[in-house]
This record gives sequence, C-alpha cells and structure tokens, in this order.
Amino acid sequence: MKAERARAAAILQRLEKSIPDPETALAHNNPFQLLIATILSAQCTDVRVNQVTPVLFAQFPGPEDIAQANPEDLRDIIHSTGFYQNKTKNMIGCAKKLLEDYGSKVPDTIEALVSLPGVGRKTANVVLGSAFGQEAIVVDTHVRRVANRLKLTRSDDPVKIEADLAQVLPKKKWTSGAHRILLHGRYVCKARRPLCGECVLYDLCPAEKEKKAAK
DNA sequence: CTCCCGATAT
DNA sequence: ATATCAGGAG
Repeated sequence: MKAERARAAAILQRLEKSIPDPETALAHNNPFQLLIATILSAQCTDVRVNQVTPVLFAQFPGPEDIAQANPEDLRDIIHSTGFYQNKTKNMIGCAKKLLEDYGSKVPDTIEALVSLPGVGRKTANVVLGSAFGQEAIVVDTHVRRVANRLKLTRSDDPVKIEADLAQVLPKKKWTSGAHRILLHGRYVCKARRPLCGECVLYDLCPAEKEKKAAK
C-alpha cells in the first residue's frame, strides 16, 4: 500500500508538469450550467457539448427556463450531442426537480445529485469537484482505462476504481489528480492508439513493461 | 444486459 | 463504409 502510494505520487508529479492546469473542459458560468453541460456530456465529447451549451444557455439560462421549455426546442439545440431524447427528458426532469425539491439550487451532496434524472456518479463528481470545490474523484472511461493501464486499479467498476484511487491519492489531490489522469487519457493514453512515444509516464507504466516482456 | 444516438477516426 | 467513442436508466 505504501509502495503504491509512492508510485501514485510519482505518477502525479509527472502529470502535474505535463498538465499544469487541469480545469474542466466544459464551458459554464455557474453550478447549474455545469450540471446541464455534464448531463449532455454523457457518451459525448466535451468539445461537442461546448458547441451547443452557449446556444442552449442563451435561450434557457436557468432551471426555470429549462423546466418550462418546449422539449422540441431543447432537443433541436442539443441534437448533436446524441441520445437527445433521453437527454432532453433528463434536463427537463432535472430542472423541475431542482425547482421542486432543492429551491432551484444545485445540491452539493453526492446523494442528492445522483437522485436527479440523468445524473450518475460521474456527473455528480464533476459537479462536486468543479462547481463546489469538494475533493471528488471523477471516474469516466478515460480514468478507467488509464488507471487500469497504470495498474492503479484492477477493476472495471467505476465505484471500485474510485475507491482504489482514493486509497492511493492524497485527498487534497483527488479532484485535480483524477482530472489530470482523465486528460492524460484523452490526449496521450488514448483508447485507440496510445501515444506511448510521447508519454511522460512511459517508464512508470506496467503496460509498457508487459509489452517489452512479450517480445 | 440492453437501449439510447451523432460524430469522427480508420 | 463501419468500428469506435463517450454515461445513465430500466
């Protein structure tokens, strides 16, 4: 365990250099907008979400506006993010629930967040970390892949991965650390063709050693 | 486990 | 032309 923490610390130290400022890529001005943007980001790139949210928020800035919106209008705006039927329903349901149960404010606990339509653990942790400044480990597909390649976890279950990372990362670095791992996965340790040649973690990566051993 | 869907890399 | 990417709900 102690050795694992030291390895994780070494990994983080490299990533802090290669990714100095691990901020959310999702454009937003307040917790509500981040919540909606993150709901839209399910199975969709942040780049694409950022193409639709300015249009969406110009017309529907707050929960009141989205709760009352004509679903077709919302759907047309968010169409390109995919899964637009679900996402439209979720946005409206989510806005309504915020109005009815949370005084139009985005709640700041994982339990309350996860109770909102379209909000799972990943989305909840994004909001907790980036809107409320809590230490929250976001596990998305990138974090899952990178954490497994680095052998920081052996699990495919996001909840278990989150627990494993919580063990090995200092709490002060939960949000930034997970986000750096995420970004490293998006741009370097990619799903299809990982750029091992330009990876700052090259010598710390078990996946790389396995490849060499296989030769 | 299946369904929900568009965009892009190959 | 099509495989792959990217979370949540039922």
